[in-house]
Amino acid sequence: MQASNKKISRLYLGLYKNYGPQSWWPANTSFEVMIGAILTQNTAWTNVEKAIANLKQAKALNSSAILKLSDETLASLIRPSGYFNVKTKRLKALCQWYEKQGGFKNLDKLNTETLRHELLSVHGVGLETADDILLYAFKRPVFVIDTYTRRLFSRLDFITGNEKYDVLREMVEDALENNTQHMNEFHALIVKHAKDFCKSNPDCKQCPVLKRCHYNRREDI
DNA sequence: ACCCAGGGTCATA
DNA sequence: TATGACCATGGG
Repeated sequence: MQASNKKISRLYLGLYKNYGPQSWWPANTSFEVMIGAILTQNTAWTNVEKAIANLKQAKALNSSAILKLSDETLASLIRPSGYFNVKTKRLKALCQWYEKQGGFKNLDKLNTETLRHELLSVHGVGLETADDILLYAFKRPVFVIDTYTRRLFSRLDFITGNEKYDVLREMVEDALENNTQHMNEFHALIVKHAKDFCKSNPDCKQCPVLKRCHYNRREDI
């Protein structure tokens, strides 16, 4: 069974009514979004905040400064975010690519498909990280599929769970009518809901937020 | 002590 | 194409 657009948009509205706007991504600049997208890979955001604070204090929240740091120094700064040796290489690869491409302004001239392809060519940037950057740094109408989204959609029987990443992404993009702001909020709301509620109670039938989405309507069955 | 967190790469079959 | 090992800190 495939989720209808109506069910997906209803879920979005239900979450929005309950939690309100999330105003993501928690960062001051688009470059900080990109760094955070690498650092948060399979890592709790609270740990990423510590690593970003260290980079800020070292005045190393720009590509040229990061590239000047030794691997050892950079690794020590991002240590709290875990996988620090892996992420050191990924951050440097991203910064090298960023400078080679002429920075944000030049990259922003590319169409979304080309920019995604470019991002995916960077070592350490996978499907989700690329879409994080496309949506939250470049404001492109792209929906981010993360583990929370797959889990929630599976629990709601929107999906079987083994759909390809791009199939799910396009499913949501279609349901939200390619509206960038909606995709921004929806992804953030799913994360918010996962942290606030799902973690302590994974049973969707007991979830007061999802009841507002009226999943017991006939057209959903 | 154990489990997981806003994934991705690489080797292997 | 699809699994599995690996990376590593910090909070519950």
